[in-house]
Amino acid sequence: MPHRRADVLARAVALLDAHGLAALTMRRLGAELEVQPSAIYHHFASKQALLAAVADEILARGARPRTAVEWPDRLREVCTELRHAMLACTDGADVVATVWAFGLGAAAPVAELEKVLADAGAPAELVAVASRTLLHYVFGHAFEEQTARQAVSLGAVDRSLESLPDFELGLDLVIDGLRARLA
Amino acid sequence: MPHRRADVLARAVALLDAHGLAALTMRRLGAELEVQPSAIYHHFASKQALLAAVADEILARGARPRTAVEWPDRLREVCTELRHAMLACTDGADVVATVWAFGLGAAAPVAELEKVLADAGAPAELVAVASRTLLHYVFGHAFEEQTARQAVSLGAVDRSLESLPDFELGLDLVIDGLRARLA
DNA sequence: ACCCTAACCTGAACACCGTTCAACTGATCA
DNA sequence: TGATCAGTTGAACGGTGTTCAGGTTAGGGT
Repeated sequence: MPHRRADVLARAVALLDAHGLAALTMRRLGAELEVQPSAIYHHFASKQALLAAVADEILARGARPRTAVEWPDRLREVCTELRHAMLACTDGADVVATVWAFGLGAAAPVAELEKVLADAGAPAELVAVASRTLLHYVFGHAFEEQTARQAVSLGAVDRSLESLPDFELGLDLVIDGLRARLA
Repeated sequence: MPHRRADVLARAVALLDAHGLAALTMRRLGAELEVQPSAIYHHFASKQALLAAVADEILARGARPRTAVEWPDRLREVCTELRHAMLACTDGADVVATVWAFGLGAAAPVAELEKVLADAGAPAELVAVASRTLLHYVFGHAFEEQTARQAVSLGAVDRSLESLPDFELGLDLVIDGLRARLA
């Protein structure tokens, strides 16, 4: 029973969501598809390429319509969607952040942030700096939250989830700094 | 010829600096010490524990005296030292950020940031949020810079290093946002 | 001088991992 | 009918972290 690239990708995302990044193995994914691990290489050149596709899929699944008009709200909209997309999948933040860091995918959010900032009249250097500052914040916060959450669910740590820093507040911190420079 | 824990750690850091994180293997580290890989487990319970010690060592080597008085400059001082410590070692940002994210070490910088913010009179929630926002920024920026730098040195990418966002500017962005809330 | 303890190490094995490759299937289409 | 090609097989290669029973070596107390 042959599979298509989309089947393999869907299974990979399902496996990731169900059992985490450590379980997303070529061998295990092959078993899930009732296929030899080597068969996967007919659809994806490498595991990195597979992960890049997984990251883009995670982002695509979290896409929501844009409604905001003012640039601060537009930035919030993009960052919040990115955050929720990553948190919706087990180890989603890890996968997306890693893929982005190596330049293999997940380029849409930063491109959108850059566009919003350019629309707001920010000079080129500020566009580059601010978009990355926001992205680093969202990635870092989501990764920390996801790590803490699963550490708690594994009973490994007694750290309360309530001690996690508030996402909106940190975001506003950066946006406020940005506001001063765009005035 | 028996080794002490400190010898193993020093060799691990040297190996990391010389050949990168991918080369920091229990087998290769063992070979470097002219010892079986299993011997390392007498000094460190796991590779994660070894990496945690490596991360703390990287931070310790980057320590510099504190001179700033005002809280914005004190924050800058801590963040800049952290950044330079990580950049001074191949894959340093990767190691330190990962170890911190999993709560295995590298706790000193965030503790120091929290102290500075508390001294500045920030309420508890803002202390938690701001310290992590700064940390996420420094980690993300350093990791991206280090990744880009070695991608260029490997000739894999034509991306110019001059297009990298400026560290100080992003840092001031966050600090300015913070200033508004501490006034 | 003896033994004991603790530190340190060996060497083999275990259970994995990503990746490659020549060869085989099975359907589609000229 | 024959050719093409997407999809798969099964074995192998060269790694990885980790475990474990047993061996070695040096020092201190009696």
